[in-house]
Order: sequence, then C-alpha cells, then structure tokens
Amino acid sequence: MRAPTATRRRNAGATREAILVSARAAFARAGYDGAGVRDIAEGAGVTAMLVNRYFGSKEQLFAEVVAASMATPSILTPEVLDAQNVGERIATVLVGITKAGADPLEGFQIMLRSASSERAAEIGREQIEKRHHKTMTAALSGDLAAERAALVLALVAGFQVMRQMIGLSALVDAKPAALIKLLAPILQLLVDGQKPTGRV
Amino acid sequence: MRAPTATRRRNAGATREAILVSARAAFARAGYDGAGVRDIAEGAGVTAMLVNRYFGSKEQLFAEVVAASMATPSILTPEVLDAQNVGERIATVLVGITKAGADPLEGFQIMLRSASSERAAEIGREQIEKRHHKTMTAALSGDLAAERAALVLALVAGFQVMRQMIGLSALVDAKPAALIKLLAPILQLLVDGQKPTGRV
DNA sequence: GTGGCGTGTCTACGGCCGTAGAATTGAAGG
DNA sequence: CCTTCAATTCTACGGCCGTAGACACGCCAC
Repeated sequence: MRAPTATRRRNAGATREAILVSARAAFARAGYDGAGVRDIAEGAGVTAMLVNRYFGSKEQLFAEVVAASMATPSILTPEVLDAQNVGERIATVLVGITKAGADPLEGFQIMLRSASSERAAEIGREQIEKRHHKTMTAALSGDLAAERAALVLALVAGFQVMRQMIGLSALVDAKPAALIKLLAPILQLLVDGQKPTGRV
Repeated sequence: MRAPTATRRRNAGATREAILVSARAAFARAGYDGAGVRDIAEGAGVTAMLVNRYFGSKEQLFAEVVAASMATPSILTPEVLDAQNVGERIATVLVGITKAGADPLEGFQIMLRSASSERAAEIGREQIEKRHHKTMTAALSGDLAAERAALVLALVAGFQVMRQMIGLSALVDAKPAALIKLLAPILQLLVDGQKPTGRV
C-alpha cells in the first residue's frame, strides 16, 4: 500500500481493487448476465482466473460490487430528506444522470440491468432494502411510509429504465428542466404524504 | 384451418401460433437473453429449427411477439383516459397484476425483462412509442403532454420492475388498496397536468 | 545468491447458445 | 397405390460461458 502505482504488479490489494472497479463498470454497462468474467478481467488487466481466485465466483463478485455501489446512497439519504425541496433535489439528481460518468445512481443502474437474472435480483433486493428503502422509510413520517418510500424508488427506477435502457425518446430528448418540473411535485407528494386525504 | 385440433401435426398455421404463444410466455418469464430457442420450441412441442424456419431468427421472433403483445394496450388507451378517475383506473390495473396469469401488462413485462439486451430494447422502444406513448400523448391535453405520458409509462415500468423483478418487500407485501391510494393521485396528476403552475 | 511462497497465467473441461444444411416424415392428389 | 411436396427433424458447427487444477513467474527474507 506504500506505492501502489510504482509496484502495480504483484500487488494483491491493488489488483483486487482494479477487478472491483472493472466489474462495477462492466455490470453497469451490461448487467449480471451480459458482463463476462473474461471481460471484467481484461478491464482490470488480468486473466479471468484471478477474478474467481479473489472473489470465489462471479456471483460473489457481483454481490460485493452491488454492496459497494450502494454503500454511498448519494441521494435518498436522511439529510437530503430533511430539506424542504426534497422532491426537486431528487429530481435534479435523477435527471442529471447523463452528465460525465459520475456514479450517484450507478448502483441502481447495475441492478436494473441485472434484474433479469433471478439471483442478481435477489442480491440487489437485499441491498436496496437495507441501504435505500429502510433508511428512507425511517426518514419519512406519516402513514404508509414504507409504501411511499418504495414508490419513490419505483419512480426512480422506472425513469432510469425508460430513459437509459429502453431509450424512450420523450425522456431522452426532453429538456431537463421540464422533467424536473414534472418530477419534483410527485416526489414531494410521496415524501410528504398525502395531505388532502391524510388517513388510512 | 378446418380441424386444427384433429390434425394438430402438419399444420403450419397452428404450429406457428403455438410457437408464438410459447415464445410470449418464455420471453415474459426470462427475457430476451434468458429465453432460449430450444426452450421456446419445446414449449410449442416442436424442435428449435422450426422456430428459425418460421421466423427467420430469434430476433425476428421477438419482434413479432412484442408487436403482438403490445397490439392490445389494455390500459392507457384513449377511451380509458377519457374517464374522470383515470389515475385510479390505471393504478388498479397496475396493482392487480398478480392475479391469474392474465396479460394486461405482459408486453411491459417482456420488455422490462429484456431491456438488458440492446437490440431487444430498441425493438421494444419502437413498439412502446408507437402503441403506448404516441396514443397516450395524443389523448393528453396541456403542456408537456409527451413528457407527462412518458412519466406515466416510467411509473408503470418502475412499479413493475420493483415489485415483479426486484421483489421489493414493501411493494410485494403491501395491501393493494394502499398502493392504489398512493398511486392514483400521482397518475391523475400526470394525466391532468399541473394545475397550480400550469405554465412552461 | 538462493530458496520459498504469494501472485498470476495456461490449458482445458462440460455445457449452453443460435443457426445452417441434409435427411426424413406425413398427408394429400393422381 | 404411389408420387409429390410441404412440414418437421437430425446432425453438426463455431462460439462463448463459468470455472477447476496444474504450472510459471517474481519479489522477499535469509
């Protein structure tokens, strides 16, 4: 760990990290089934066998990648939810996805592209519930907090699916400001809970 | 076509239809990449080669299946959108998915499970835009109709992804009535357009 | 300098994929 | 009955997948 750049070879820690980074990018690009172990290894500058030697199997590697990419929830955190214009904040992050290869929602991206695989979906569900839904539910007040939090996640997921994966023209070509304007009140409504009919 | 049941074998039309039915179920279950030509053929009681002989390739078969499953939009049609409680109607259909293997949203299901594949996503995008988004946009009035229609589709997609594919507990275990109560006003808001700030 | 051992690679297996071309079956027309 | 032709199947290819075991390399301590 002293000079990871100089002694790049023969450095277990750095190699492991390189595999994780490559895997994260590959899973975000192609999903669990679409990303091959050989591709991931090549992206890290090693051979496919090292991947399994370090992580046991592709499935375990995926689990670690998902856990890591969900560790920093970026949005949907309690401090963000405490603000007044939560809806607009979430909408802004959601819409601003196309800018430089940042990663605020990379964990979501990975899961949505991997949801076809049953095992990957199960792994992702656990992480989403633990890292996003549970936290968000705790931060919400009022009735049906869990359901409202889940619907916020559903809206985030659906927007990303339709825009990034399906490529729906109306979302791809729309002006960001217009989308934010439409999304913000919906998200805010879910966060605040229903005022007019605030009973179960 | 006189006796399709008696002469089940050696009937090109019936066989083709059987393959389509089997493929539709297989794609809805496993997505484009997950469903194999051999599985589809077995479900239709034939061999894999017939599939390619009748449809040219797996991709062309998929295109035909998607087109067929989107031909009957079930919800999101103009007549439905003309009603007053559109939000509640859409929400009811959306939540009631788990009942008997019906098919109101099977086309969506197929697309969401296939969105990982770039080619399948492209095929689905065209059909969604033609069969759902275009129709819905035309039925909406007010500003940003295309964007609002797209967001309705996104919410439908996200709900289905989170509930059917990821299996988010809060959505799976939630009482249908509660979900409808939360979803209805959101959908209605998108259909009606924003009243308080009705300007661009 | 020279082992030792952790780090990385090579070869290989069994399995599934989509698909092409040849061969075979079955049902209908003379 | 037998020909004929569409409907269907058989065999097979090349390619990619995840992964296991044996082997080679290179840095470090002695």
